[in-house]
Amino acid sequence: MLSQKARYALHSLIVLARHDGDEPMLIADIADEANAPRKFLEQILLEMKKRGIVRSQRGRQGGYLLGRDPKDITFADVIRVTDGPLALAPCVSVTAYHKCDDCIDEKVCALRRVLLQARDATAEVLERSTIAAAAANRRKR
Amino acid sequence: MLSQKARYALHSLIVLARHDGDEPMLIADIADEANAPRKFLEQILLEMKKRGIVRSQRGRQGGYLLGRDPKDITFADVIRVTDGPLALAPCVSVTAYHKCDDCIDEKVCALRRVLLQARDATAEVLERSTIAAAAANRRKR
DNA sequence: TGCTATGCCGATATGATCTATCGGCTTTAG
DNA sequence: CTAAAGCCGATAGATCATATCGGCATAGCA
Repeated sequence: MLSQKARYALHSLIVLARHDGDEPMLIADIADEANAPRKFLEQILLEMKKRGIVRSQRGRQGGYLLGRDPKDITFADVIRVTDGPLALAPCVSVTAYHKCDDCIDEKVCALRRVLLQARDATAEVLERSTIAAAAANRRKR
Repeated sequence: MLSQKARYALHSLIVLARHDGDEPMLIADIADEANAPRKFLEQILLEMKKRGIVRSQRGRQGGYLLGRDPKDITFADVIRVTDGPLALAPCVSVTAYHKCDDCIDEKVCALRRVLLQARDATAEVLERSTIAAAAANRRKR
């Protein structure tokens, strides 16, 4: 499961992507539209800023903007920031590899092959899904 | 990420699958081979027993056995018992669907389509991977 | 120049979840 | 009837998730 944080992050980015114009958007307004608590979202946006996914303007008339073209922001990018690796075990993570605590010998691990396949399958989907595409996908009535 | 519990569960089942004979295997021996704490594993095995994945023999000469052919026990089965749904959000879970807490209108949710694809991709892998196959996959030197 | 809107940032709070461990009960083979 | 084994409820400590608070830093604008 994704954390609530990840869902807020993804929703916020979609809100930003749909927001017209070059003027930054207030945290409070993003929070409103993304249905997220303002202060919590503040933290989330800050983390995403550090990773270059969004950028900000400080001071009066400030706010947040996307850090790059929404076509170049993937679900995988966002989830890695908020929730960490996509992989089901540290030993099959591409971005944050380390040995599993209980692992005796990785070369003999009977789980590794399957977990690697699962990671690849998940990553394939999340890396080709962009914020731009999600933002474009609107209600059909 | 899988929980430690899930990894212990999977390892234990592989140990059981590799264990010859019809005699049950002691929790202590399984714990030993799966590199898991005995008492913790006891709880895990009990849960898996309730779901029919393993069965047990009580009293003297007792122990644990697989509940069915290891070809019919999938990684997905086990992970659902120990960690819950495979899906990245409750709203795209097949086995435990419910609305996301922050969701305003599911029909308009911009995340849902992607999360559903991710779930399906993960499930495809984990549902076709069996304990039998993992148990057969041994060291090549 | 200084007021005020705004983001930045560290501290704190609360509850849930994860990872166990303990001790006693129940069952059953011999 | 006793010893070996699983069953089961309680508890405990650590970590994580989900926030909230209060004050600092920055920058537009009068």
